[in-house]
Amino acid sequence: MKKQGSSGKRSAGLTRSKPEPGYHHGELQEALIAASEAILAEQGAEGFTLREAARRAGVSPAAPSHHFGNAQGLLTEVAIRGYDALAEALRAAASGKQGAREKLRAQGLAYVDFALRHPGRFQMMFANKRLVADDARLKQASRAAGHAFETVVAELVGGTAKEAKTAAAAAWSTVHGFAKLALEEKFGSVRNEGGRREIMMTLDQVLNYLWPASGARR
Amino acid sequence: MKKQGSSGKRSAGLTRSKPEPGYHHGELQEALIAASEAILAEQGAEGFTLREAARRAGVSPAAPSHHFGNAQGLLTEVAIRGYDALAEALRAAASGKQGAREKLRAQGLAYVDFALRHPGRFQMMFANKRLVADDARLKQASRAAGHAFETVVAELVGGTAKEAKTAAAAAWSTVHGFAKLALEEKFGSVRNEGGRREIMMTLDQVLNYLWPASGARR
DNA sequence: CGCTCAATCTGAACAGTGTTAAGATTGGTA
DNA sequence: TACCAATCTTAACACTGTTCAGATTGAGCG
Repeated sequence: MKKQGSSGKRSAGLTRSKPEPGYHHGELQEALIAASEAILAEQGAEGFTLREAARRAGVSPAAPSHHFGNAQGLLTEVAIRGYDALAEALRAAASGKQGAREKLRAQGLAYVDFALRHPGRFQMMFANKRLVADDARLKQASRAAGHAFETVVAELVGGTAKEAKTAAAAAWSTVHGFAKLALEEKFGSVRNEGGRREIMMTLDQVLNYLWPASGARR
Repeated sequence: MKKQGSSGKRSAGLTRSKPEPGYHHGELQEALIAASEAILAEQGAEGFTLREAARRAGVSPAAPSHHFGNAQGLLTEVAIRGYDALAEALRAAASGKQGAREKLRAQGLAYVDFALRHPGRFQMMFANKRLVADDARLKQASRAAGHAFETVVAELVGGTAKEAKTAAAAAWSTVHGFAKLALEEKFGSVRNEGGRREIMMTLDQVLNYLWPASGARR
């Protein structure tokens, strides 16, 4: 079959900023990850297809297999970056406050904020069956994100390690469940900015209820 | 095109206990719902396909459309029954105990127990994009399940309606998040009975931490 | 500089999916 | 009994992920 000189499908500027080689892409891994994240952002987790990611990267449907094996491999890489971003957001939220309770509150808000701002990515991060669930780097990234919680919770509880683990599981469960239910529209619409702000206020009340300010007991 | 007498594909006894008519199934709706629930139980939410459900019911891939429109329609019906079962489980759990706190604890355990025993069904119930999310009966069933929580929570909190709503959101978020995280293996393996029992014990501690017995404060 | 070779990517195919349209079959009812 | 609306099938379409043989290429080595 004929060659296409230099351009062709790979020309929309969505895939590369650098010149543009022909047959060999050069940065296909990154291009595929970026394309996947774009799809997740636009269409959500259910909208992702491997072929569409390849299309956006300007390569054939078979190209991704050489870099990621299969769709799960690509999505695993996307999930890892998602966990990294989440962990960073949690650390940033805690570092801005002082006092364990304030840090935990800030982290809870940051967790749900992350989920509402990146629904597709968030859902994919927790869609084990679409990932290589036993991938070492994925498990590490997931644990690192969870660890950002535990450090703050340990500071708050100050009891035994077991108590800290229980409290961390409680905190994680609450914000994770709230985020999931919110994304499934159980707390009202989440597609407009106003609805999201209202949901964040509800979350604030929930956190205040479960972790009341010292002095205010129920 | 020839006919097949009376039997053929529809002969494994999986679809009907009654005689067995030929062209017309007779109870196709129920057969398709039962087949779908079986698939969800065996393969999880990701394993469901409309064609496989039709196959198990002994009909062609196009047959379901006449009863449910499309796959979302069928899954919506499955989800409705799931919510009904969940609501019933929550009511039963509460009715066995006395004292609002004990009722809430029992409901929380029942909620996660339901999720762990029927993972596929549970995941599908909350997979909005695979359902007809604005179906009136679905929303009603979902609300009814949530209501089973709210009544008990209201009894426990005893404050204003707004406070009760906040507390209900907190309780639902916690158990839902715990169930979701458990199903994604974040609290250890969930595929064997032993792992599940350990997870339920962790949940018990979490609930005790967030809703301590009156007298034991933190 | 010229060659080779491993990495990269394509093309074509396969089995599977959900959905639709047109036609066959049938049970209830007028 | 004859019809008709409900029910189901067949066939097709546009997708999907994955595989495999082969084309293309850049980088390193002689």
